[in-house]
Amino acid sequence: MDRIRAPAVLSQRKRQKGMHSPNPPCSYEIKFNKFVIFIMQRKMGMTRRTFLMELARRKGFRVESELSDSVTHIVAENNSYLEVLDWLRGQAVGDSSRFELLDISWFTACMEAGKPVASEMKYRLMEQQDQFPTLNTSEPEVPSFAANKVSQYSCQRKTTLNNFNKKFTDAFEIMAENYEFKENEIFCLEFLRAASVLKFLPFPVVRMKDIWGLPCMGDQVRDIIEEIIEEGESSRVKDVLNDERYKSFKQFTSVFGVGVKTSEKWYRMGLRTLEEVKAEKTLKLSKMQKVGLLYYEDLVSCVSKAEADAVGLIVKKTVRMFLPDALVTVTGGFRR
DNA sequence: CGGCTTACG
DNA sequence: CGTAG
DNA sequence: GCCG
Repeated sequence: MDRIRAPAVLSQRKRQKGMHSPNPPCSYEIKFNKFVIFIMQRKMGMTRRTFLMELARRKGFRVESELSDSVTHIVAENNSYLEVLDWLRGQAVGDSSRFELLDISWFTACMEAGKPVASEMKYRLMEQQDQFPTLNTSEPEVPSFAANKVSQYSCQRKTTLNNFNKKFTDAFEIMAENYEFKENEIFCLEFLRAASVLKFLPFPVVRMKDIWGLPCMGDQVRDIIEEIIEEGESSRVKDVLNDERYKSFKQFTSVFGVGVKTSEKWYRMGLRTLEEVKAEKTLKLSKMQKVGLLYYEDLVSCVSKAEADAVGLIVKKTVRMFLPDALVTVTGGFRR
């Protein structure tokens, strides 16, 4: 039920040209000669790097694919200042001071503007960013997982097999659901995003520090995390679970064909439970809602692996009748 | 300051 | 308006 | 409410 959708990061259409030829820099007019960009592939990947280089060249920037002497600006993504320096040393670069070391945000700002933007302080990678804000060295420092590794885009995050933060994500999803019932899509989205981020962490959050630098960790979210860390549960979430409106909407929307609007209507009529709905013979139910009620138990229960396998087998046998050599694979969550 | 998915029945 | 995924 |  992952409703998070992230903006497309890569090119919408496949660029055939970029795929096959390495695109010599001369294939586009160079409009900005003042500096030469080099994009670090580390933690970025070749596909994205290629795409970004192509984008910049198309916009008239001079981009080098090798770290040559002509390079003036180095752009890195998800790399700290020290990591970039480290990498540069590995490239046999003695003096790194001849480069501007910039974060990808500078690059994207330039792409957006269609021209170079001043390499302001906020884009520059600096030593200070690597120092821990606390001077206390008594407890062992867990390297912050946060900012450097967690993409803000859900589609760029591989989720771990186990959710180490179920405690928190369950709470967020209840908050999100309640906002959905209240037709507040914005807060709903916020909590779904927060849940999605925590599901990605390969460790459980035990201290507020653990979420430092993570995207989508707003005030409301942090308050709930804090309370769960300290009390084991969230009073706000408890309130929602006890809320009559929430409980009714939860029941109503569990019927296939019933959404927030219909639930709202029924709730306004004074209906509170599914039993009351079924007993109310004056209700005009849609075709979908009728089957939803008729097969309610079947539809609310999860599909077991055995059932999924059984269906898969039937499909395979059927396909084999026509295409004996066809490869049939069940996909998605039904594989689990 | 605007976007936050979208197509289909 | 609800579903899909 | 967060993000660009």
